[in-house]
Amino acid sequence: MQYRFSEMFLRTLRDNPADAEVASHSLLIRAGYLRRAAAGGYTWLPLGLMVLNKVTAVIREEMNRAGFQEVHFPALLPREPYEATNRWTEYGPALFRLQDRRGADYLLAPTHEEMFTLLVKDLYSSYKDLPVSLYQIQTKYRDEARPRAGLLRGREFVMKDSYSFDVDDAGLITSYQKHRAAYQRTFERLNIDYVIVSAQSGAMGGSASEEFLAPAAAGEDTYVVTSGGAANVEAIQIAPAASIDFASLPAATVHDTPDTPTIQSLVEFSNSKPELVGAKPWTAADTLKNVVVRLTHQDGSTSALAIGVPGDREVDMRRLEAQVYPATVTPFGDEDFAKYPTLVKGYIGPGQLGKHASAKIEYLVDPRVAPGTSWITGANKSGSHVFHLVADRDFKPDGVIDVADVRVGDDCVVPAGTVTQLARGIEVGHIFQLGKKYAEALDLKVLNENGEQITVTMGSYGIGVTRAVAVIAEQHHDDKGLRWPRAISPVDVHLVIAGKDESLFTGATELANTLNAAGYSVLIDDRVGVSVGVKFNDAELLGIPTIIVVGKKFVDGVVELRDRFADQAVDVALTEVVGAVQNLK
RNA sequence: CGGGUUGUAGCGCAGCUUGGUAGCGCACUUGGCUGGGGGUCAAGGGGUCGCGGGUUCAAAUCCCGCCAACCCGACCA
Repeated sequence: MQYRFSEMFLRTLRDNPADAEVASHSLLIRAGYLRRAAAGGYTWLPLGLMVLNKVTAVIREEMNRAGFQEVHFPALLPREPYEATNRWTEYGPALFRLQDRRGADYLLAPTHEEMFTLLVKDLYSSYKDLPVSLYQIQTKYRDEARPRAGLLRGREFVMKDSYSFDVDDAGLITSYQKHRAAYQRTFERLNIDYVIVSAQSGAMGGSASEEFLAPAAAGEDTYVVTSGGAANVEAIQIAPAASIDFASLPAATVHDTPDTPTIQSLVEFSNSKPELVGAKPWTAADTLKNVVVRLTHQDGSTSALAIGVPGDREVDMRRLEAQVYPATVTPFGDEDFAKYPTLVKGYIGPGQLGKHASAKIEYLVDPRVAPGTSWITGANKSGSHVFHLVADRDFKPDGVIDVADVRVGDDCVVPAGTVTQLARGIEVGHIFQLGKKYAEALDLKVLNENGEQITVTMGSYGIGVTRAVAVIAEQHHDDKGLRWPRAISPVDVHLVIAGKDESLFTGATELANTLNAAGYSVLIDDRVGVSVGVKFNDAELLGIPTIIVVGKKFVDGVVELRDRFADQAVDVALTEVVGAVQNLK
């Protein structure tokens, strides 16, 4: 295939669009791959669509190779199946809902678990039919509160979603591993750098789940790496501190600590009073900070939750949200404090917390607040703190909650080991062992070899296809522009005609014919009256990895071959060009 | 969800304070020169000034509402 720059529906921009912050967004717009059409919705221009199609083709090949079969559902679906699984309600405002002319409710599907489940129920009824895995490549809709970063978080996006159906847990694990392996192959072929991390299953329900995260500063997920593995920060478990025998610990005493509403002011004050300093100076980690939040439950009711964390830590709201899901978290405001007059803002202490206390506020503490640990904490009186307050001796929390911020050096149970790294990543794939949630809700059963009805167990597996395009752009670009891995570049070779002599144009066309015959597609920059500087800059911006310049040495039968990844240019005889292109990796 | 900033030609921006002919650079059209790193001269085309309402003889400009984009925040006791 040959494309002529002068005829392509393509316009590159010299300046970065003002509303694009992340590199992939800005470059895809600037290089003429995408145009914004709506909040969180993008139009694919010819070059962009070529890339999207290549990515889709790789994914389809790997799914088919793994033995999964492709189907295709409507994106516009009736309410009933989603009502049966309660997701019509559970999905909340992120679900696009609409009505037909008769007033019947419809939705634009955010994922298709229900439809796949019903499809298998429709056609299969025997254990002999299983296992089976089906997939589709489909446009999905989610009414994101804040679409951002171009393709990275849109309201309309393309997703590959697969579903496995098995008769038992062993089968589910096998299907899950097959998908895991297929995803690894897929992302390797797409040249996406990724890590597999343990994850929370979130809104999909189910148990075991892992995410494929592409490390990138623009990523919205934070994950931790330990010697024993990696996990999303929402899914990690901090190792509990060891219990301490408190028989010999000093008794708790209350002291006036005027003007110490913050942890730092409290620590400074404590260390400035000789009678308060112990064997060694106090640090923020010796204080116990009690944060109160309001939980809003699914039925609309609310409750207060107090969380005790070491004073050098913050409550990580994302970890907290994940822990209390599906309830949502709101910070305690003045009106909340008004409802709990026993709480003194800035000096909240364990004495007034817990279900046994008068205010009946549930009180959960960080795993580091183990029995026998001793703390400085609020005395529920303005300007007053308790010293040497010992957990399990002087106060009894209602339980443990692991929602403090995570740091390098922390010890974890999941993933096992000490945290060596905290990093950000973009979620490009997610695999779940769903279990029987959907099969039960929609009554998907088959007969086993004993003639008994058994409920099918399912897995659900997604790849963000349009997001993958952004990730590739994000991970491979340089300061000059995009750089597409050869497997998914819109075309194989970008031929720049550097000069105005007629012979260069005919020569370039002949060279393109030769490359086509060898199986390479070519974009020829045949624009007249455009300076070579502009052509070179556009070629670099467009990011086709192989650039061939037909210019002043052409009369000697020589062209220049440039490799965007190696950032090198070499002179090659015309007769050697195909071989030289074949040698590029 | 809260706060801030922004919205004027395809892109990047000025004009708004003090109401009165809508401007600049790039891109685009025509012609010339130039021709290996966003070159140059000349002449042009292109705008419901985000949307809706209000004030006024008159609104890009003042007022109200809405929408959108970007950034920050959501506990730090």
